[in-house]
Amino acid sequence: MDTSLASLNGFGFTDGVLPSACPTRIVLNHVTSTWGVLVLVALSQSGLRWGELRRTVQGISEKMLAQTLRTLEADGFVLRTAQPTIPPRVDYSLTDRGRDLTEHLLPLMSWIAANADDIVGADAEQASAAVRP
Amino acid sequence: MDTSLASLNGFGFTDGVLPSACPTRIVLNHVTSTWGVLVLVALSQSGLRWGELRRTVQGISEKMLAQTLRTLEADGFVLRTAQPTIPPRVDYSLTDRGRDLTEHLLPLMSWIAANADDIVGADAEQASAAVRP
DNA sequence: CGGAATCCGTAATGATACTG
DNA sequence: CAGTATCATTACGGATTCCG
Repeated sequence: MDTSLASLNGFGFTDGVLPSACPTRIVLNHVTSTWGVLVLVALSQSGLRWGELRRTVQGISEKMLAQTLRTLEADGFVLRTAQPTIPPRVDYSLTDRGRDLTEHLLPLMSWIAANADDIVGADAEQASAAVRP
Repeated sequence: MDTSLASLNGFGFTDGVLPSACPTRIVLNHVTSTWGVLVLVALSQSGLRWGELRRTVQGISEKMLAQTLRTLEADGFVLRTAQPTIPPRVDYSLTDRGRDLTEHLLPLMSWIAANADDIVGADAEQASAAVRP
């Protein structure tokens, strides 16, 4: 009787979704962090330099970019290549693991991008809802 | 020369990843919020009552569960069915749109769950790194 | 049982300034 | 250019309390 989507993926989240403090939760929070997704998507097209990344991921602050990149690098999703030249040049690109991840991430992003207008338009969102007392 | 993953998905994020304040960002933040993903995954198996949901998504507080559910309902991902009985009974389930979304979400979750141990083990993560002065 | 409302501490975030 | 450091702000999240 299990026709759930979870079973279709060969991975059943049958009792709890996830144990509260497991590695999966940690990685999930890194990947689905506000800027994590956007940085990964940005790098999925090609390697980028710090400045390019900053411009590509619109709205990100230097602090958040640095922090996000350090986290993603520590997780082995992003490769940092620094050249000790003057001026310095640092490139960021996806590792094999990072590419593996974005393969799953991009379809999700595409779906959201394709449906976002419908979704937000449906109820005007909290943006305007927050106006009421 | 465009062999990027983005193009393979028929959706190119070619210049910026996303305009800084677009509907996609909003929906993305809802879906990838800390508890959003977990609630959606929990409901992907079957509809659940409030209490069941609370137990299934381990670690979530009532406040966050309520808030997450309201957001997901407003976005049309979740259907809320209240029965005015005593005691009250409220069921939550995915809408068609919600099921559509989780179809993209579950593969990602499965991948993360399958790789999380490797990833976290690779550098011991901030959990232990935070110990050092 | 299923919430909504309040208070409050912590941690995330962002603007700015500064350094190698 | 590629960051780091500092500080002000905000929002997240939990515990508690009350209501239908």
